Amino acid sequence: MNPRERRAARHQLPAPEGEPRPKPRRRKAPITPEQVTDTALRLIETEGYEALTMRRLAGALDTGPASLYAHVVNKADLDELLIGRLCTRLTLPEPDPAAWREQLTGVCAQVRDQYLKYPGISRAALAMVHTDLETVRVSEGMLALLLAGGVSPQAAAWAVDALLLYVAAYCLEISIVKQREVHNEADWAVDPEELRRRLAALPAEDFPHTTRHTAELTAGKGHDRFDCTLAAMIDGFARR
Amino acid sequence: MNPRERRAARHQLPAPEGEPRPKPRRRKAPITPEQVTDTALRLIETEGYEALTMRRLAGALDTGPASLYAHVVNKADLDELLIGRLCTRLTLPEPDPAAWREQLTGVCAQVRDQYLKYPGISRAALAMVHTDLETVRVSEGMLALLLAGGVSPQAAAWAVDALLLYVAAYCLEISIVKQREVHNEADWAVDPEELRRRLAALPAEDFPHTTRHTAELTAGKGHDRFDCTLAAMIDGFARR
DNA sequence: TCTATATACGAACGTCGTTCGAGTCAAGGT
DNA sequence: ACCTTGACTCGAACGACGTTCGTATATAGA
Repeated sequence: MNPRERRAARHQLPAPEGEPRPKPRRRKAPITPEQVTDTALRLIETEGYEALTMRRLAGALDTGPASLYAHVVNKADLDELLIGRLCTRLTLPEPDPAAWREQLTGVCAQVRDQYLKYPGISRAALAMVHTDLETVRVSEGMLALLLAGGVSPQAAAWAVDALLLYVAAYCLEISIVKQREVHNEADWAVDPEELRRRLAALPAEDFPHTTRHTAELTAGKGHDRFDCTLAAMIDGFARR
Repeated sequence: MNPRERRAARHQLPAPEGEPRPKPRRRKAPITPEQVTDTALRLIETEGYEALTMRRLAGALDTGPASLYAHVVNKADLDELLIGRLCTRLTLPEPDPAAWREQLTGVCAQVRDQYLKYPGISRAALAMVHTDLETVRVSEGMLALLLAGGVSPQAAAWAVDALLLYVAAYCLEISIVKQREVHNEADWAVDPEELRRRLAALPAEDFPHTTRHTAELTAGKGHDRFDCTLAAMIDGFARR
């Protein structure tokens, strides 16, 4: 099957589930699309998304870059496959109207952890078309939770979009900072302590609030900032 | 002055404002950093951020790519300059405790319009270090509005971060979709009508909520979705 | 056994960000 | 009037990138 057709199938049909695949057959060591996505994820996990190159990926599979194009339309297509794979791993709870908020934040935390496990991959998520079957499965699950919580359909629909956007952006930012620490390109990297120092060094007459609340601006261990923002967003959407 | 020094100055000192610059002097047609950023913005405005290439930018300035590196450290540095430039154009209102919400959404709308005017540039914004003087000026202004609204300092600090993240992600998504329409790479582009059709075509037993609320999921003319999300976020942060 | 088809892959194309090094100018001290 | 100094210009090149072409190969069905 053509990779173009494969991609179309992911976006159109809900997996016809026909007869089992006719077994791969190749010259020496067959390459399956699963192998491609798996090694791509392993590459991202250890070296970051910006290290995911058609050439490096091909090298990890002991072949040349041209071989990948038998299994993947594009690099964009590969990105879609990877995000779809990540979505597969999310467990979407059966909506419980008494605990829908916790369930929803739990799903978002799962997404966050997947994104952070593969640093920088959320950039691909932001660039994706939202009709991939695996991703609409996630949207469906989040939508169900919001509706179970009594949120109006319009607010719920927009809330799903906003939450996913925020999670992706949050993870992308974190990954970029972490990546800079690795490369440590001189004055580009900024650890929180250095950040606090810089903000505190600003002239108080021009930046009164920033200098006064330096502590709050740089506060938050772990995912405090994430948790607070998510709670605020869900609260905000719940009351409209 | 070295471009590295220039960048450091943007992040450290609040513009010492010494004697006026000693006037440029060059062989034929001097290139100023302002010219670089201006033509870069013009390029993005007409062809999109992905068309911003050191080579194309140099070509627009009638020179070779090497010449740019006398004014700019990096492409990342160029990105910072561009975002800084955009921040300059934002007008930050004097906080009015009676209208702080409208003022805050107004600032966010300004950011949004600047991002959308230069399609794809928000990608650079997401990757930036947040100590550039122009960007902390914006944060300071937004922080002032939230504090004037009685929001607690901690919530206000995180709200600024969340709002800027969301605006950037929202604009990036829109720009990507628009860019796909231009390239119109076959089945990659998806207009809202096609999106609705695809969602409606999903099997109702697997995606009950998605198929039932297709209208809400694809609704929203103009920036309805943006406005609603911003209002929800501000509401959510205001009550904690 | 023969043919069609899907896959494998070396080689190449064009583009990208960035660096090197030789060259060119103008200002300031002497 | 000369020379040093420092900033700027820019042709050429490097290595890496995504992608395509053409050909080789191995299996599935005839």
